[in-house]
Amino acid sequence: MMLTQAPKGTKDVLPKESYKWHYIEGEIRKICFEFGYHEMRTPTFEHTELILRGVGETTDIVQKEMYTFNDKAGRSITLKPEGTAPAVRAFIEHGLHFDTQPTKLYYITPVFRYENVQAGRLREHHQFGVELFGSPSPSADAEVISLAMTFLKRLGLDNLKVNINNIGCQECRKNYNEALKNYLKDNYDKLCDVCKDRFERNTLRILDCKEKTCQAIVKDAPVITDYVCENCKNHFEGLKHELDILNIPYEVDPHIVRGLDYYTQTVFEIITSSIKENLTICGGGRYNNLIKEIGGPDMPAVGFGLGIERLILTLEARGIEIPKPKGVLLYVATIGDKAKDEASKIVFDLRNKGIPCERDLMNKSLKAQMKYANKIGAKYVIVLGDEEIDSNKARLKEMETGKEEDIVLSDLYKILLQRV
RNA sequence: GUGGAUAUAGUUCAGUUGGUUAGAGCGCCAGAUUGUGGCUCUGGAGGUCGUGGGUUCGAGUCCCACUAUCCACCCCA
Repeated sequence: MMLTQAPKGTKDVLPKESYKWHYIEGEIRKICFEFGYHEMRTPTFEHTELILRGVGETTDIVQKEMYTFNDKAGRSITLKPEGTAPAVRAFIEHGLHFDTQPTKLYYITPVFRYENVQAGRLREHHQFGVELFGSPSPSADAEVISLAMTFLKRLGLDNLKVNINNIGCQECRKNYNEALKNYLKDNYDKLCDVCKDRFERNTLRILDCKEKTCQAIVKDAPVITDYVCENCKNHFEGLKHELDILNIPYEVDPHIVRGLDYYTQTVFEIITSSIKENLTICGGGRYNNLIKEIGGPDMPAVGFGLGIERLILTLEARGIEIPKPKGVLLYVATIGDKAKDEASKIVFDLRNKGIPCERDLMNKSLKAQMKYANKIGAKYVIVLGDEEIDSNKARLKEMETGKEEDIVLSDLYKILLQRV
């Protein structure tokens, strides 16, 4: 029955593992605060037109991976397939470009792509993204790259490699496209079908083709860095200089072009090289025309996106432990109805004072209550029966050591405060 | 969109050439210890064998379709 099955390509995060997400999200918020980025939340769906314009009609996303539908008023709506276009839309809509620049934003958002499912590739996945609007400087590129690198390192990832490339501005891209087309023309028949199609529509992407025959052809193709204009060249040199200063190791890979149309000048990927394979864990670049393209001012921007599911998988594959949260501080075990009422009051009062504590809600035996306390990771247990209530005294048991001590019940809060 | 593998308890998996009542580990519940957890031992609950059709005296097992999962390709995060 479909009733009890999540749709293809979606995943539930169960209580057992939600702590992983809390941890990652916490680290994201921490580093973004330190780097001076502020959160922006945009809607789950946008007008289809925004995605078409923003992401680009020739991309795979737009051509075959969009979740698009008409709402009741007949508007074409699309679940956002990435975070940049919506962020740019919101930036323009709310006039953030009239503020002092730069504008530095981040987001954690679900994104949707209708594609075949594989490990770390879902139809709904979650992305951490960073966008820096307003600065044309290579220092901005370096800053977002350094943020991503620092973030991944802090989580414990090693063997990180940054691949960068310069794909120029619209002007130099035109020249390069021509040169590339000229070169490929002679080998057109040998290209794979997909690339034949790309030849007219999106020549650059042929560089990215994984077909062996295409790769062989591409190997001797003209290199884009030879065709970029003075300005773009300087920008790229500036970026390399900044990365050197920050001690971030990088490699220039003339074949990365990224899947999105809006990139200009810098594109980059962060690869984690494991024993088995290299995995792109983060990708981004500069998009100097997108804001204008969507109807805003002529303003440069740079950013990246990072898939959180894939990140968690990578951490686990490396055996990197995500810190587990602590259990409750106190479990109040009870014997009898009188004790239940008393425990109810005590627990409610302690919780109000900020002490995380639990008590029995299942009418379990004392033994079962102890088991439960152990299971939920209670640091202390107190057993309440008629005796304790009448004498206002009880034994506070430390679960890890098994040691017990006599305490006065009314001092419980004071004692716990000292133990936190 | 293409190709391959798989689908049995909450979970990970056994299940012989098709043959009575479908099993195990872990988890859950209880007892051993009637007011004290972890370790151990004992017992218990839990399954329309993914869904629908077909072959057969008889299907978890064979055939078909659908759905989902995993892997690879395409592409990307």
